[in-house]
Amino acid sequence: MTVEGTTGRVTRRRVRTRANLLEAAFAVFAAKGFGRVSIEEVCEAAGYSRGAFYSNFDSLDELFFALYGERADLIADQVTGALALDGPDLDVPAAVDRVTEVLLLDLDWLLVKTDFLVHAARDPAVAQTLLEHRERLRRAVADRLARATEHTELPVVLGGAEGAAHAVIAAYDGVTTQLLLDKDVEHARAWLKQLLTALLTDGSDNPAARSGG
Amino acid sequence: MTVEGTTGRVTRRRVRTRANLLEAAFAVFAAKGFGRVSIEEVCEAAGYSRGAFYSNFDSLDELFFALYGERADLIADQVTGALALDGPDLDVPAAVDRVTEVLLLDLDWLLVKTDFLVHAARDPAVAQTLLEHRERLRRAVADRLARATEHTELPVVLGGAEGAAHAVIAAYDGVTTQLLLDKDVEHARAWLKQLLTALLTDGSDNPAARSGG
DNA sequence: TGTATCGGATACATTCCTGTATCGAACGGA
DNA sequence: TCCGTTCGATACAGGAATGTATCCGATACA
Repeated sequence: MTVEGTTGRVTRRRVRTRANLLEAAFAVFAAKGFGRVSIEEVCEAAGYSRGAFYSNFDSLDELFFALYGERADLIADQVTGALALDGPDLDVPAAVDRVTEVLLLDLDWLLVKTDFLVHAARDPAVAQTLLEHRERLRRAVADRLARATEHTELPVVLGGAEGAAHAVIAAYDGVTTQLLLDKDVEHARAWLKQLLTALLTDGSDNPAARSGG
Repeated sequence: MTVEGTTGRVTRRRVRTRANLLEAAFAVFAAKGFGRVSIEEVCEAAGYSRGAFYSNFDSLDELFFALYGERADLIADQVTGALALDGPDLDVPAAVDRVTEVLLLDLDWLLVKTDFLVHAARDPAVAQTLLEHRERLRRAVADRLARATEHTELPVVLGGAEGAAHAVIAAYDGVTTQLLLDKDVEHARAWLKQLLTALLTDGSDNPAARSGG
């Protein structure tokens, strides 16, 4: 990988290889954890030799970075989409359902994302990328909440739409941690819904709570 | 390391070296991340050779496991202590303050703990240990809350003391994630307090909220 | 103080992984 | 179809980390 200055032929095979490497890497990272994966393993899983790898990436870190960016954008799009479905009035339970569905869809993604967090926690540049992704999610939630409070009631005492959006992210992160340990996706979804509705409604119109998880 | 069957001499030097290795390992893990640390690095940081290491542990994983258990017990004790200070009536703000202080005391510990989470997410046996530690924390919180609701008001609609305790843990995890990225301990503390009071009080007597974070 | 045992240092063989340099084949354009 | 370019495979050398075997100094106990 590296230069792009020399216009370069269209390279169709190249994009396929790169995509295959990324996909295989995702699977391997999810299974073994980034810290325990070698370049060779990724290549083997993708059915290529190391030559292919070095032709597309400079290091495993660079691949990991690209991989994260790709998938993170995807998720952000999905969340934005899930939030856009409502009309101007926010149907909190419905929106919570849809968002929860998206955020806790793929356990493998949560594994890789947590690896990336660990990575980011020690590299400010990487942290910046992750913070930007989180900011993007937060914005989508905050905007939606702000737009809703013009018509519906205001959510909580956490500091308006911005604070509530922060709380949503925190709840997501918290539930993710538990989910990584017990691997019970359905339970995590229910629990996240419960947390979010508790945070986003004023305690007056909460549905009966199930036992927390 | 390994066998303990042959009574063995009292070994005073041994406990010291072991402790030194654990302490050095903690620092190195925090700085570089478990996945990027070699046995040699730990030994060098502790001022020993690899012979000392292999005499005390079978693998880096085993050391990591021991390290986590040691520190986790310490934290659990501190939290339990912080919760025991009140009388039978729970002074929520005061208790939240004390617990928050303990939980978000040491950034290095959060780093290592997250490494351990990543580890646990792929090894059920390790996950079990981590779940037990979390359960211990949860119990301490739940018991305290339960004892309080006899005298004070009941907290929320999350499912009684048990559910509320789950929510406390989730909030802790959520704030931790953010803290690992922005490294702003003071902000994290304030934000965690805000989240916890929002979760543990009925929205009626909340103090004015600062901007979330 | 003497002695048997223990703990840690040193040296070694081995394995695994990385990165580069080179080559043949696939590809895209005319 | 032909040709120049690009992509990926193969071979190689170097480095790093692991685990073990052996040895000597330290330590506990009589």
